[in-house]
Amino acid sequence: MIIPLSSMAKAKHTISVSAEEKIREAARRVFMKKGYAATRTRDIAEEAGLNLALLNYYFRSKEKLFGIVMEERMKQFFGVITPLMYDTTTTLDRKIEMIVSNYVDMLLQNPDLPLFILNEIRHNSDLFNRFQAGRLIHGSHFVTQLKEKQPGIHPLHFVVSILGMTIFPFVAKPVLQSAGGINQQLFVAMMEERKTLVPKWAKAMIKMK
Amino acid sequence: MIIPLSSMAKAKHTISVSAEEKIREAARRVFMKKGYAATRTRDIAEEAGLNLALLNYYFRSKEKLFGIVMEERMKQFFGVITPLMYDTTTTLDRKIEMIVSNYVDMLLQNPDLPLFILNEIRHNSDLFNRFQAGRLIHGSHFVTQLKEKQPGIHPLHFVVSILGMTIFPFVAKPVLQSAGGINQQLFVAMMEERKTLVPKWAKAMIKMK
DNA sequence: AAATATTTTAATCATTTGATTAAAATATTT
DNA sequence: AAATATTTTAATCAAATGATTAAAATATTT
Repeated sequence: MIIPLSSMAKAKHTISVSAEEKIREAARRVFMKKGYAATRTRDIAEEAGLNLALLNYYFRSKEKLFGIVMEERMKQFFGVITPLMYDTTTTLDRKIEMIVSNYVDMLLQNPDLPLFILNEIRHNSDLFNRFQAGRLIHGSHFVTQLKEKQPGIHPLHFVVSILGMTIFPFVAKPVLQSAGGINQQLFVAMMEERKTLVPKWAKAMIKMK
Repeated sequence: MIIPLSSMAKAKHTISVSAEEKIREAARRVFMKKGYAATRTRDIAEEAGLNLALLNYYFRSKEKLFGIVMEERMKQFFGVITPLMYDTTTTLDRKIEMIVSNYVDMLLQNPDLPLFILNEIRHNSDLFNRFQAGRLIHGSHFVTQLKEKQPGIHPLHFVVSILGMTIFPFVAKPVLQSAGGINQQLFVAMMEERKTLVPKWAKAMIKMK
């Protein structure tokens, strides 16, 4: 009995998605919605419309499958900011605009992503350490640019503020909708507005005495 | 057999904490650290140094015990901002200073609180709806004050930005420490700095054309 | 002190859950 | 087409988990 563990060469010519892929996609949806601990492997099998044993046949264990999903999602979450952080051909102002705009666009499509990522990392910080992004912020060109404009303030203050203003609304979305009386349509409209508001504010902050 | 469910009158004169209270405190620590789904009732009993059956004797079920802990923690989390939101005797600028300062102080003592609250609410939004804070933001004096200064911008934009800049660093703490090279001591120092930075930035944002 | 009520414990239940197995079904190679 | 390899399934296992029970221990009242 050969165990594929998601790496066997597929000689399949089927048009439809492979069972392995169906499981990975189902796992992504269920893990993202419920988190690792609250997810049952049976939930994933059911979501994929396949037998439970296939999950272990292709991925060995719940934990290994989760690791694969988690790595994909971390790439998506940090992929928005990483290339821009190290870009040396773009002005600081333009970078800020792009970071905010790219994040809002991506998060409108994946509103559960930040809370999922940040919560799972908190419960297992190895997940993040195993990820490449060891020196994501520290030593980036973005940080250098910030330090030039405001040598007196730690550049991370600005990074945290920009990301906070951009990402936090999605983290707090359920509360905003209940306590703030914001429906889905208004939420989307406000996030679109923030694409121009947040960069404007951020630039002003960086120029401040 | 009488079932107390945390409401029996205590005729006890013992100096030490009651078993019921020990369990509630242990539950708070374990639930906050691991979240509802990952918490085993046995973890709580062990943390409290008491027999597992006592948990069900005093609180009927894991879910009921969690509900009690959750309500306490939501009061703490939203209690920082609620009174200030409705205060009509304080200037907008002063309110902003106090919101940020009070939150930073509280979160330095309870760094896991935001992620715990926001994540559990996401997985069971009834938890928040059952909570009183139905109209926490909408209709508050704080919102009125914001609307006066900037009629063109939805006041929630400012609320979200101020809370984002204040709370987000705690939500992203594990990532900041790994990717930003921030140790605990520097983190605390930076949060202290933000007590003056964030209000200064927020005021500038609100005054902007 | 005896009787009664309350608190705590050890043992046990019934389900749930991640994982395995052996066989059946399907595809691929010879 | 036969032989072989791969994929899928139903049945099952062992461990974990929330909860209960009956009895023991302790406190309170009479």
